[in-house]
Amino acid sequence: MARPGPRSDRTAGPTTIGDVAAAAGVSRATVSRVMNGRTTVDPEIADRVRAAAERLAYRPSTLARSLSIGRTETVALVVPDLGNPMFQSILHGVTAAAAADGYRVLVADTQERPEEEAEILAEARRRCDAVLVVSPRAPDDELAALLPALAPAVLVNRESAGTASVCVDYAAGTAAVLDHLVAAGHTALVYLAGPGGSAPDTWRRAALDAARSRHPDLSVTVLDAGGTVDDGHRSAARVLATGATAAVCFNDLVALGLLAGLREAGADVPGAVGVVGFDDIELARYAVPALTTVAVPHAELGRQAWARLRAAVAGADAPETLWLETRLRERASTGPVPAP
Amino acid sequence: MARPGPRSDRTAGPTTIGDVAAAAGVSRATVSRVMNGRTTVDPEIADRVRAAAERLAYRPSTLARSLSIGRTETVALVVPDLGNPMFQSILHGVTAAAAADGYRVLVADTQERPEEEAEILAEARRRCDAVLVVSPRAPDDELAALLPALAPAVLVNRESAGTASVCVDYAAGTAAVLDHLVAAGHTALVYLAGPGGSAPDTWRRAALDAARSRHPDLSVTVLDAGGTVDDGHRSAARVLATGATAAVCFNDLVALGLLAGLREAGADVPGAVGVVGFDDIELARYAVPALTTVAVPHAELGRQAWARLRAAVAGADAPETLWLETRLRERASTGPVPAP
DNA sequence: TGGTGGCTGGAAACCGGTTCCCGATCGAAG
DNA sequence: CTTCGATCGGGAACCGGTTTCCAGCCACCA
Repeated sequence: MARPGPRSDRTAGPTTIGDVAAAAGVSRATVSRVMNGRTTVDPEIADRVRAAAERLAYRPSTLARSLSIGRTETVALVVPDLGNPMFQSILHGVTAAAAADGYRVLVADTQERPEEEAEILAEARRRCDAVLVVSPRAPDDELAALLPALAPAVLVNRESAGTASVCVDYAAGTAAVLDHLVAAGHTALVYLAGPGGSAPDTWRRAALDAARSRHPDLSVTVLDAGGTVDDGHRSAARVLATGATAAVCFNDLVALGLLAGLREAGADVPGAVGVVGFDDIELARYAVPALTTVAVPHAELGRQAWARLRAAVAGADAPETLWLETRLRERASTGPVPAP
Repeated sequence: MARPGPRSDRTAGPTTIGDVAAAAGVSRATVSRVMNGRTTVDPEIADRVRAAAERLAYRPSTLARSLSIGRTETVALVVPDLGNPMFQSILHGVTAAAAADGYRVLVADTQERPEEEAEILAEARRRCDAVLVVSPRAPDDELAALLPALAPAVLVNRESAGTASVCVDYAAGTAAVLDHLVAAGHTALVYLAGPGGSAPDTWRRAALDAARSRHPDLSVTVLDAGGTVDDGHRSAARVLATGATAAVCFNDLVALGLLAGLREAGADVPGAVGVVGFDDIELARYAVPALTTVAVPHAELGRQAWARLRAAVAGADAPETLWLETRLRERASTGPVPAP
């Protein structure tokens, strides 16, 4: 009798391929062929197998199938913090795109604990066909050392030789913001910097430097803030103390927190201080005043990340980094610099 | 030689237990015992095995291990829409709680397509040890028919005989909101109803009816809105047309949309109309005016859902439904009814 | 010195699928 | 009527682990 035969005596678990084979009077191999739509099976037998499968409510074990064919049809997404709307929208996008191709997404967050990041990534990768790594804190060299073991992998907002990347062109976005503010007459700005060492923050800082050389009379004070609403809220006093006429924030969460802090401090936005964010999360347009921000194409990011994951799983070489363009959304939180 | 022996000729995949066994000169069984910390192995041999495993960078295949022991140490979370912050925070909570016990979370959304819900649930369940089902649209009887095949499963904001549930006591929250508004002098209210047929919406409506009998002079107009920011935004004119002095919204997204719509229409909040939401998403307190809402203990919900999942996986019977208490957060979007 | 009992570790079955290989069967061609 | 080739489907190996069962070894005791 075939090995995982009909479990007559055993405690009844879910029906296996052996049960179906026995019920249809064929071998397990034939059941497998029928279930996978191989055409080399006599239609009459195929019908019998399908009937038996139906009657026994047979569902092939995903696990056994994955082990056998060497694919799980699952990808992992590892993010630093699932509480951040930016990462949530990446999750949303990639989940939708992957689902369209029959793939599932396993999600893990590193809870901002860089020391466990390597282990979490490796573990997540082992359960899946590929892993999507979103902007981890790990230093470049550590990441580079880690990636070969994770392949196939795709990076978001990060680059490393030999691994595909999808990045948002925050530098261009930052340049657009600064040019916009300068054109409106602002010369004294504040940049509320994000978590230290993250690539997107580094790109923004580089764009700041470039802008300073483009506009010699532009002064930008960099304040370390962080990436949360509270970080922005807490920074209001420091922003006002600089005397800047506009604040560029690491992301929309920080910007929304800053708006709240400025309102509590009695500072008019944009009358006294303009505020700009990054990401264009859904609520940016409902803030008061509506937040000027740099829109990131979230859905497109998810789609493209999935496309690269799919290609990587199929064994394709890492293509060039895709740089997604941002768009400045001018809303009510910025305006011309007030007359002195 | 042991079966999955050292793959000398084959294309080199990741190292298997057979490779380690061969390198250490022991059987696969012994490697397995060492890797799982069985103490019945001679320390000298154990060291040799560990050294070989280390040298070959051996990582046991999660897949094979799961198939063998019959556990995946993964749970599925199925939600109607990953774009909704409420579901995102449940994901966040349950992911954190599960990770603390070494479990991973697979996420799927049904994209609000009820007809595929059954298949998505079944498929997600098959890959995992259990499934957390968040408030699906499926009618009660369909859900009840589905659940036995999904067990172990846990429901959120939904009940069904024989399955554990974690529910938010929206009825009590609604009652608290209505009593609060009545005490402030409001007698003409609007309820912006959520997606039809969802259990939480039904509970809120039941609480409305109860409040109407408690307060005979209270009138509540029910308007079908939906569950998104846009739905709230679009409803502003209809809310004003009713002449109500306060609007109770299905959730915070609708409330925030309504706030924006009312502002555009020139209606003062709370001067002309009060607005109340549900869920207390992070940005509710940063809205202008800050949103009065019914706070749901998101983190607690995630923790408790995980606790029940864990118990269900361990084979425990479904405990009684846990009803999580809400708390009314009075902020600036509601106030006393204006003098006529 | 032989019997008994406790440990240790290897062989093999098992989890539930997929797929290679090959024998049997059948139709068609010579 | 035989032979050849194509087709169908069963047996068995395989994916990479875990676990049961048992043989072999050693110590201890009569």
